[in-house]
Amino acid sequence: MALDFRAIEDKWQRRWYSEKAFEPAPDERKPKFFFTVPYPYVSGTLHVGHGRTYTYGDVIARFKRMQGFNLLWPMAFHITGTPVLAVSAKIAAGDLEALKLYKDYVGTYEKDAKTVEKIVKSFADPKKVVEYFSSKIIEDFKSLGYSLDLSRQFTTGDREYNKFVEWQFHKYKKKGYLKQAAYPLLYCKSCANAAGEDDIQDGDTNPVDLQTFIALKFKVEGENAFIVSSTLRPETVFGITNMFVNPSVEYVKATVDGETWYVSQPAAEKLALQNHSVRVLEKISGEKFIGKTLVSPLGTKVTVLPASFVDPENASGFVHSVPAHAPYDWMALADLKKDEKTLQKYGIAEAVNAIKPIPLISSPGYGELPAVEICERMKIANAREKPKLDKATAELYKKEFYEGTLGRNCGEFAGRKIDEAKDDVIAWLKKKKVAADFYETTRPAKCRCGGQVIAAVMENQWFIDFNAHGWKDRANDCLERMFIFPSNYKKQFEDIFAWLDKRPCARRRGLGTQLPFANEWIIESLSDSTIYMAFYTVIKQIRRFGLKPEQLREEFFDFVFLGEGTAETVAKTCGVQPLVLKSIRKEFEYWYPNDLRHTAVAHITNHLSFFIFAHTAVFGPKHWPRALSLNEMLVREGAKMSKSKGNVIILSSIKEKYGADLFRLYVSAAAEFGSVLDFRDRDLEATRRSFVKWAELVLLLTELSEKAPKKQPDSIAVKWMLSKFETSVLESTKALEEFSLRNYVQSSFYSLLNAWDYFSRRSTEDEKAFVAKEIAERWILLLCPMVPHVCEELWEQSGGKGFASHAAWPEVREERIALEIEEAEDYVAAVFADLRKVKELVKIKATKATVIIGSKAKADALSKALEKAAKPEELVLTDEALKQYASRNFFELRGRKQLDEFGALKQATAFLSKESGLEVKVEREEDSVEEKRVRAMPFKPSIVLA
RNA sequence: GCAGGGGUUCCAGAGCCUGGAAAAUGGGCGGGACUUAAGAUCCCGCGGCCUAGCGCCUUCGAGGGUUCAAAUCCCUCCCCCUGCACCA
Repeated sequence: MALDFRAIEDKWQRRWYSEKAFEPAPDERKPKFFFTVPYPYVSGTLHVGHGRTYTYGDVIARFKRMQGFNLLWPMAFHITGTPVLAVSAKIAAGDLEALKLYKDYVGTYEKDAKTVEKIVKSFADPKKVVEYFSSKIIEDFKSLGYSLDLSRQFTTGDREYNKFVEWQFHKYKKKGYLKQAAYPLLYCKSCANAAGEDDIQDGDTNPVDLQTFIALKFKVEGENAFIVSSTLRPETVFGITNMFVNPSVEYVKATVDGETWYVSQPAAEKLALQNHSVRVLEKISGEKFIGKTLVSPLGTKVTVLPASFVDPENASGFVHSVPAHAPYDWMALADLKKDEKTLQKYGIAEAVNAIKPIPLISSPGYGELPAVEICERMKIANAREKPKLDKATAELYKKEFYEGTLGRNCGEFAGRKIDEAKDDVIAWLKKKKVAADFYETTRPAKCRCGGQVIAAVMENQWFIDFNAHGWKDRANDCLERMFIFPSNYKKQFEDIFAWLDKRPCARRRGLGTQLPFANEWIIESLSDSTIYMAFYTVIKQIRRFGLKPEQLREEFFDFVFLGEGTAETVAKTCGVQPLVLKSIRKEFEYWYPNDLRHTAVAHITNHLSFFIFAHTAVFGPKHWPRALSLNEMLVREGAKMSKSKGNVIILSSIKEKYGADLFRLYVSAAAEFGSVLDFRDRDLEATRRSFVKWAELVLLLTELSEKAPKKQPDSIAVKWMLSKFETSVLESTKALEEFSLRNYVQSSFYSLLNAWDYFSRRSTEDEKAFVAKEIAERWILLLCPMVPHVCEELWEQSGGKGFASHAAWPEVREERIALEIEEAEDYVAAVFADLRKVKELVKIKATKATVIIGSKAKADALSKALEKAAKPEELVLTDEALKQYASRNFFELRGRKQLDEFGALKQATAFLSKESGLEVKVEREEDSVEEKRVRAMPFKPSIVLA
């Protein structure tokens, strides 16, 4: 009978979800297991990469359920942040790219073009985006057979959820985990808002970063004003020889925080956005500064000179000059010296000629004047050779930063390495009030709206401070107790924890929960999703009892989650029945903590770390998470999936394209958790063949079972097959307990299939029928977590009661595991391989084979000798041939017990004859008259063909 | 740059923690069986050399070390992948 896999999947999905097969209630009689996978973000459809993660989760969940745990695996939706809003904004604005993308997405679910059009149009309302995609994602999850509890759904935009997150942030505030401080960020001038990578043109392919310049103040002689230069190398302040200005650029005179500064015009605007109070007084041409004398931060006198490389858009618009170590500065001076006209025009010839580069850093491989050397080496002709100069600058900077030492003229910093001294130099300059931070972008950037992106400073930014007193210790304590798989990621967590410092946790835009004590801030979307697993345990009852958001006050959650207060007092404060409160508290206490959370490796640095920290902040150790399992990403035919490549497989197409069970089997088998999975259609098709073969075999086994003899046939083959099967049950259970799905597939699927192939050649019809009856049902259950649909069907057809998904996980029948039988059969197989090999080698056409087994005397002598010797050289044996054989195979033989070789081969004679096409005779060396009998060794019989 | 992971056969990928016949398993390829044929399925083979024999040699990114013994432990070097903060 053929199996219609698609119909089977439909049938069982219908039954599971209509019969609410996976919606558990607390049950004190059973051990609970609370399992979670992070909820998906609903700004679009999910793809096969998400499918990998959720599928692994489902296999684990189904296994635990069959093991007898009361298993809860709920699901909800994440809508917080900017993406959903951005989608709506683009659709509303008629953005063609967005329209096309979303028509594609919707088109995978809806056939009718008009319906698609209508739905996509409705996305101008963010709520519709969320409604549509969350319902479709549920369909996708169902189409893959995930055993989810769908009765606890919510979104992070729900009012009840907001109250929950508010409660969490009140806790943070009280514990002193929230801080406020100024914070530099990328900012779009025309949006007047922060700009993330997604908001910036080419932000994904050519990322923009912030960098911190040090602005240095140079007093203008004869004025109460400063020319402000800026640098990324403040340690070179000891080598300043002059100032550069771009003569063809307009500068401004402005009051900055009460002082008078000269900077470029763009610089003045940036300073204003970087938390300085700025008032522009007048515009001044750059030319006007040439020849002026300044007093440097170190008190030396320097002259302002013209240089065209100075860029008004970069930092403050003035550049001080360190010709000994800055290739640009050196070349600009060199150009100037040659430029008689300019020297004359501004009357600066004397000043220019007086300039001598001041060396201050010595680094290996360079002499006194590294900038001069590198310009000569790279054959740089003048200051206009930007690419070469940029390269020279980068090279020299790197060298001096890591290997350079500050010279004697560097005051208190003399003799120190740059990478260690740099921060101290900055602090020293700031203390002298001659330096300030100036933030700049790493490249010129534009917002998608067309506005310029610059570096700005956000005042009073809210931070979560992971270094707040004692928090890190608690988090490390929690991590220490957690089981993490694959285990090598534990180390990574430790490193991340050490590195975590302050993280901005609120923003000025996007969907989400407002900070309860500062309503203009929205809690950032990763910070609002750290302890929500607890919310699953209470939302169902909150809804059932019709609690209003305003009733979910701090006291409510304090009682429910922390057991603070009494039901009676809290009931009064919140207007909720004491019995209801107690019931909700009870459910929380039943399910919590989260026993296992499974997700992708990519979340280690953010979500998963925050998840651990947040739990230790809010809950006691009893309710800290217990375990994490992680899987790597997925690529398609060796290439990363991306919309632009058009190689994305969306979740909703999997069932139709491959079938849910096949997909589940394939992703489980194709890679270990810790490796990147290469999703290849070819491999999938190959897996399909094995899968179909298995399903048909199980059907056959079910049929065979009916003809099974009552009594177990006395046969090594049967014992061998039963032993193999029990070994597989044992190994599969162990593999699943360790979340090692690949080993589970290997053991329960591939190696058992191979074993059956061998067994079916090796056995009689009666023997097959007997074994079939013994293993058919348990084999179905063994694979049920992985390919549940077909297993339900086979289970039903074999007369199983209820859902296979609810059946008990097969117990190992250890008494059937007979290693000596497996060893004997392996021996038979090895002899058979030799037999075949010899048959091929001989020139004559043989019809008969005599297998001669090594004598008892040899076997005894061998085991005695092996016992005494620690290495091959120490073997004491009189028989020279045996000695040679023993020393060659020393380590292998040492691990083997004596074996009834004769018995094993004797009962396999018929099999050996049939398979080899030879008439096989087995005899002992002692009884043999063959000349070659002496060649027979223990475990290695001599074979004579005739 | 910092942090983490990795380099095993034609391909994917186990083995490494805990040293003891390297290459499980899947794919692919070649040969055979079964078929009118194809497909599916089953069997055999796929580093090299030799053989009335069941053997020998080579090999785990490169080089060195420890050890009776190294893919595995230690050191140096080369190459690849991932993450790096307001982005979910």
